[in-house]
Amino acid sequence: MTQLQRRKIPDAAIARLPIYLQILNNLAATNVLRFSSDELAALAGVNAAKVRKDLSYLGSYGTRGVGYEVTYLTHQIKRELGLMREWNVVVVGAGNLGCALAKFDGFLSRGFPVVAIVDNDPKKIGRTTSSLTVGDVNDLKNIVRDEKISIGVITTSSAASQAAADSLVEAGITSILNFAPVVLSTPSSVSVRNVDLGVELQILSYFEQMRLETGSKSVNAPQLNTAGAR
Amino acid sequence: MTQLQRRKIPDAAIARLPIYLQILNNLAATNVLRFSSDELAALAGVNAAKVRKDLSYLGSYGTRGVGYEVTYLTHQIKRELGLMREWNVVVVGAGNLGCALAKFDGFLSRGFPVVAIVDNDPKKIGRTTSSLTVGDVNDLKNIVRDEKISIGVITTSSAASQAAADSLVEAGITSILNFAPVVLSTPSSVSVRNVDLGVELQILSYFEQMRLETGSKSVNAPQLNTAGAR
DNA sequence: TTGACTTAGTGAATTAATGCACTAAGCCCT
DNA sequence: AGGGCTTAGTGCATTAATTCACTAAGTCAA
Repeated sequence: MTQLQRRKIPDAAIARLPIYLQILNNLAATNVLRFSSDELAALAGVNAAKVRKDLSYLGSYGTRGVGYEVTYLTHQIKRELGLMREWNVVVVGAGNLGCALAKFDGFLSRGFPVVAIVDNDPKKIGRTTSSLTVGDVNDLKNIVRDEKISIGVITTSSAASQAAADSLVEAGITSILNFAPVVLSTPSSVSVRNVDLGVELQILSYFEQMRLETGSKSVNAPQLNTAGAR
Repeated sequence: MTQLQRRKIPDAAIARLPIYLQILNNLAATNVLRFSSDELAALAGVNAAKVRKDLSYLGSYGTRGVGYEVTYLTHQIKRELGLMREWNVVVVGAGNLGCALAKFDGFLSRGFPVVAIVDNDPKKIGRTTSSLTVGDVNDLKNIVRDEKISIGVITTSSAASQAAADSLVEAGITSILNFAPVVLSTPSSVSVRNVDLGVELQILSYFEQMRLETGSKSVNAPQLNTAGAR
């Protein structure tokens, strides 16, 4: 959780920028040109002061008395998040989830084309899924170099996930999105984000349980935190 | 972000309990009987004081000088998270992702069996995927009642996601896991957690970008926060 | 041009989360 | 039985995040 130069943007704010961006895309799609912090706050479900503070980390891009321009602010957020370019993705693990993600629109449409998928199972290597042929995880180093891949997505079994991470690190990848319910061990120079569906459900279950115990109502799950390994 | 009675456990701690639980399962699988807060902290990649504090919210279940018992603590965490029972799940949206999740081991194995999958597309309704027949989203109310469903998972397109959420709420569901990159509007009595893969990638891209700008090293993504709508 | 109104930007207070460092307990060895 | 060792539990200082409430700038109408 450290940076060197450039404005230091709080982690919590960085995690919200993609959400603002997505809302701005919707606004643009409906031909909205301007918006106020109040409006964006309502759409994002957060406090207006938080919106203004978050956006102020990017610079002073609003106009007092008026608001923010959709296209201009979109540009600024994308610049800050490094979204002025595409980042190629490799999926490690060609199971159900891996193949579904390889086909998943959401990746490409947000600027993260899945350009390769690999597995360690000889039975899967060579198969084709959504215009990609499953490669051998042992070739990862070459694939990453040849395809100019920046991000690795791990969709292997839990048992295989650490080996997958090791292969990615070995191949020079420094950003990993991990779907396996495992706390990966990686060099501190590698960014790892975990998406553990079980964790999400268990958090929901906590609040569901609470509802039953307290006789419903007034119990509400926070939206924040997919919580804290590493 | 509110509760009524019972120990109030900080949100950040609740989000970590499932991770501890998963590690305890691994320990049990390797016949480990006891562990110290230091050991769990190392496995979870967090501070040991944080582990002790988190566990202390459950009660005083450790033994000084000794540590915690794996089975006993597992039981306590499960009790707290409401995992002493199963919670039935319905998937709304029988696309690639929805079908992959319906087959996904991780749900059942963590106590969240997917007992139904529905869609609004007549072409998909009636198809069979992994022993489930795709139902009609309009029958959701009956399905939820008959199958005793507690949790809804939205894997529709962005465009259809709000309608899906409305259907779930209408059917009496109070816990929603949303994969669509949309900030859903729901009554405050409903818990929503968002898993937006695009957001995750964009956060990674921020740090990847930072590495390029600062000449690599010493930049590290935080693990926390899948960030804050609602 | 002036004055009413809107809204971004931000200092400062508040609240939440973290992590240090100490205290309290229990084990084990002699 | 006692002393040393280990480790849970926790008060307190620190840090991070949030929110309030004010200030600074701009628009617009008359």
